[in-house]
Amino acid sequence: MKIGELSKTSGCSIQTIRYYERQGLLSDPERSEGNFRLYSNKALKELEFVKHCRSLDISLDDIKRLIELKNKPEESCSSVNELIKQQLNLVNKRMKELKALKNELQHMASTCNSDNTIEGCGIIKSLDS
Amino acid sequence: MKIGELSKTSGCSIQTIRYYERQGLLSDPERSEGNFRLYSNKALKELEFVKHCRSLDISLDDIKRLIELKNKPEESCSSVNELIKQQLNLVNKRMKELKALKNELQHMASTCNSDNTIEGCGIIKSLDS
DNA sequence: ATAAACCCTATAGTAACTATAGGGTCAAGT
DNA sequence: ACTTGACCCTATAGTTACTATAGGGTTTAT
Repeated sequence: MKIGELSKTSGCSIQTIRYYERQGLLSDPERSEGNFRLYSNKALKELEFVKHCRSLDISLDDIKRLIELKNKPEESCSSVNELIKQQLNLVNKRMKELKALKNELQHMASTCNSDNTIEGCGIIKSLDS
Repeated sequence: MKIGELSKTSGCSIQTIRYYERQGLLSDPERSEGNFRLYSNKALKELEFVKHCRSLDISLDDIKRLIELKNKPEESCSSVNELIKQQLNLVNKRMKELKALKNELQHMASTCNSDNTIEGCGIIKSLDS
């Protein structure tokens, strides 16, 4: 299939597919006479792997590492585990930050009695302090 | 005070202060004979306002809007309220995404029995599906 | 007089894309 | 045969909020 079809099937934009290829996350596709990229089902699976990793917010660099690991099936999977754990730590850290942030925003929003002027606005006051 | 002192007092890097100035978030400071930026306490407060907004992950564009609103003390504060509510929505949305993400990562991590090879690794398997 | 510590502008780099310019390919219709 | 439209190509610039660098000037202390 050509890139347009791969794009529709996978849900990744054409630009993104080409970008992943340049970053070395997808193997170089065959080319047609007219230099169009031609993809197999295997290529679709590669792309879906990347997409799944991205949906977990794994960085492109880490995905590259995972792909390399995937290609060494006999090695220990402890490094894979390590990478996932780190990703989990990152997510936990972000969640904590977001919670704190949510609390302050909620509190701020509650101090705004909408029929007020900016001069007396509780939100601006708390941002100012 | 000069930019180095403002940087230490505020906790923003010198580069960031100059960046905020270029983006129009801080008023243009006085300059010394030798063209060094000179800041007053008012400037420090401006910077702290920006910093506080940033700690709530409000975008520079939205901070600019808040500053403009701040300078119209007699207007209604409903637009301020609106902006904060939108920010809260954004944060809530991100939290939901993060929770889903955390769940999948946790589940994946639990399928890895560390003494395995990559070939039999539950993590790689679930990323592949 | 000179060295260290500070400041200046302008520009490039970061992550993970998205968008654009300026072109080539291919199949269908006239 | 020719043109139209849908598709493809590469290379480059833009996005956000910074950070880092190059290549200089200023101030202060010795």
